[in-house]
Amino acid sequence: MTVTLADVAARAQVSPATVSRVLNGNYPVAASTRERVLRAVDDLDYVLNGPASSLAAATSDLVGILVNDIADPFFGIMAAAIQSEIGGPGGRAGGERLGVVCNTGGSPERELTYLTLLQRQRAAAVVLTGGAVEDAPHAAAVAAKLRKLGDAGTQVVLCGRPPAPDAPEAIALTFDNRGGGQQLTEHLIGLGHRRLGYIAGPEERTTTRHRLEGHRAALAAHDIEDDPRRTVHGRYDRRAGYEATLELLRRDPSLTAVVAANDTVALGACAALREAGLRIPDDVSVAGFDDLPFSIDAVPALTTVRLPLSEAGARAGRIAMGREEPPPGGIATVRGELMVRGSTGVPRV
Amino acid sequence: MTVTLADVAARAQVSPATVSRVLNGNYPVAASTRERVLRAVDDLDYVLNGPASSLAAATSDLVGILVNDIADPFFGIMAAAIQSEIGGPGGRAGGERLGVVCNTGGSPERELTYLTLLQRQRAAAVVLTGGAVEDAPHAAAVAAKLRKLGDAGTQVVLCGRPPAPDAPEAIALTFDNRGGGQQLTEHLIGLGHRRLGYIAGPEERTTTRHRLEGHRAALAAHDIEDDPRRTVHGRYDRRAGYEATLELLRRDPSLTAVVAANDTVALGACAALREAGLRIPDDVSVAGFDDLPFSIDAVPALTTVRLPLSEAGARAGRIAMGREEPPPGGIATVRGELMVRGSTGVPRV
DNA sequence: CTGTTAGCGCGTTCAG
DNA sequence: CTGAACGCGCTAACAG
Repeated sequence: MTVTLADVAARAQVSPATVSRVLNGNYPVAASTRERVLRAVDDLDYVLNGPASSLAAATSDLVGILVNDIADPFFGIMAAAIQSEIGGPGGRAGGERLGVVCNTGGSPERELTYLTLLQRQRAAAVVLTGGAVEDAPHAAAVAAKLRKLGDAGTQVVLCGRPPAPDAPEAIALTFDNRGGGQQLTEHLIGLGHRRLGYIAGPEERTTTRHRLEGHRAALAAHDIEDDPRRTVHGRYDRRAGYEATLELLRRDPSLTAVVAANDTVALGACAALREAGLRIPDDVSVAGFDDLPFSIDAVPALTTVRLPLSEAGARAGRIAMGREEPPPGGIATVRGELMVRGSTGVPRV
Repeated sequence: MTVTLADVAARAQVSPATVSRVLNGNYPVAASTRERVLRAVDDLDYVLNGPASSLAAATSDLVGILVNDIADPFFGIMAAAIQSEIGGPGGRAGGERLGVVCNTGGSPERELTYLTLLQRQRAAAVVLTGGAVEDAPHAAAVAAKLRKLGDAGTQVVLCGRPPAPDAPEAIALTFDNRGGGQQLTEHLIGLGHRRLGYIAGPEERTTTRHRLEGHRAALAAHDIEDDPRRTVHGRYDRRAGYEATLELLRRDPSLTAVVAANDTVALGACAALREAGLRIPDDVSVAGFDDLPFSIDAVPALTTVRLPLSEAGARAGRIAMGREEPPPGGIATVRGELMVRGSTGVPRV
């Protein structure tokens, strides 16, 4: 029923081995023979059997990309960049690699499941994006998996995620969330703000912690008390931003600025402030993080920290493919850039 | 080096076949035996070899999800919903399926490449999302691929894409883009608008064409001339919306409404109007399509057509997994819902 | 319920 | 540069 390598070989009047060689392009084959084989492939509409080929070669053309939330452009942009470097020639068997993105939904279990699935498939490489969950047992489980993947020859790259000390073979491209958070809050303090609310992401996430640490460092540097009542945790979505802002306002109506964990959350914060009859930035300044495409369209445009998501993703993809030298020590820090726009201004008097 | 099924069998003192049976859970196995096998699996830290298993079983646990733009939440939301129905038990081999999303970037070649790669992997199912490119040769090539996939036992589902007449085995969940577009423009006409600009998506895309057809149908129903100068094509991103709006304004400064191909484009349109000193909706009304999460945060909130992306995706996922009956005739139309919000109002006098 | 026996389709030695 | 032979690790009959 289904046409196999042998069928192609028969039609091209060569041995199966030769067909395999032209398909993989790893061995010298006479031009005329190659020609004949390729024609046979075309005539028969032959498609290589991936599993068989992976079994024999003990490696596959699959490259996994793990994201926390595929509906969030933050991950979408990185995933697109990574995948763009993975597709195209370079793999075995006709030269196309299959870059696939897996959505963990931020769930530790699903993260491990996907890692196992990818291990089962003997993936050529795996790229993990975004913040990690800090729960110790889970972190250890992930590190163990990464080590095993590495041992099995799978290249592991972390993109926008802190290095995993227990899995040293994983190359890490880390975002400087701490520095970015600090810059942002410094900017607000510089404008004169002293009562700043902070909407943090989910607890137990590295991204959340680092951004918050940056914020606190800035406060500390300017002798501003870090009132715990001015920090609220929530998910990385607009609704969390909306509700957290209402809560912050309830706790302290005299706030003059709200710093959000990311741009999406900031959007929710803006909505809440508007509904409360507060003007941005006249009454309350708002700042986000990431500089996603829609941030510039907010009204007023969002002050935020731009992260080079595309560039970092592309680099991670290239490293995963072995087409770029890993950074020295296997770790590189990618900095953000403060984008000052209309949503922040001097505090009301 | 790497531990195989045989190693597990030896340790559990059973035959390899038995190990396979407990792992796949397809055959009855005595509880005590199963216990012993599972312990051995655990002790040895055994992970099934996917390629080997797929080769022997002539099918894999891979399910492909094709999207046009993974950085666009429109696709992200659908992909997340599809993937959520795919993961989890149900497949062979320990019961986890690997749902993977592939980003075509809207490129016909990459679409075909991914389809071939998925065919090569003997994917269990493939879900294609979003509008199709209408170029005839390409459409034929895709249809041919889909037919071949179907013949090879791969379940093919179209989600948010029109049916492919040449590939009848593909189940289609289609969005009523035409009806939605018509509703939207009817709403504007009902408010009193007569000079409406339309920012269409890329040409040769089914989504673009259907939405535009709906718009035109509404105009025709109210005897409003369809001036071709009032329609501009562009990509599905904010920049295209921004530039197209400037162009529309240049061609006809007396426009009272702008209908955009989708919400992202509408956001760009809003930005352009604001910069031109025009108020929304007092001077110009704006409408989008899709009702993505950020649309409600636009200022003013965007009037748009809500598409049940999550629901449709989940359903597509279930159908792909054989867990839900396909619609009669293999085709179902999913309607949108008009969401009237602040960005549309009566035209200025 | 369990063991035995054959392949699944291809990559890769080794000769020639 | 090309062919022959072997085995990758697992599943699917077939017996028992």
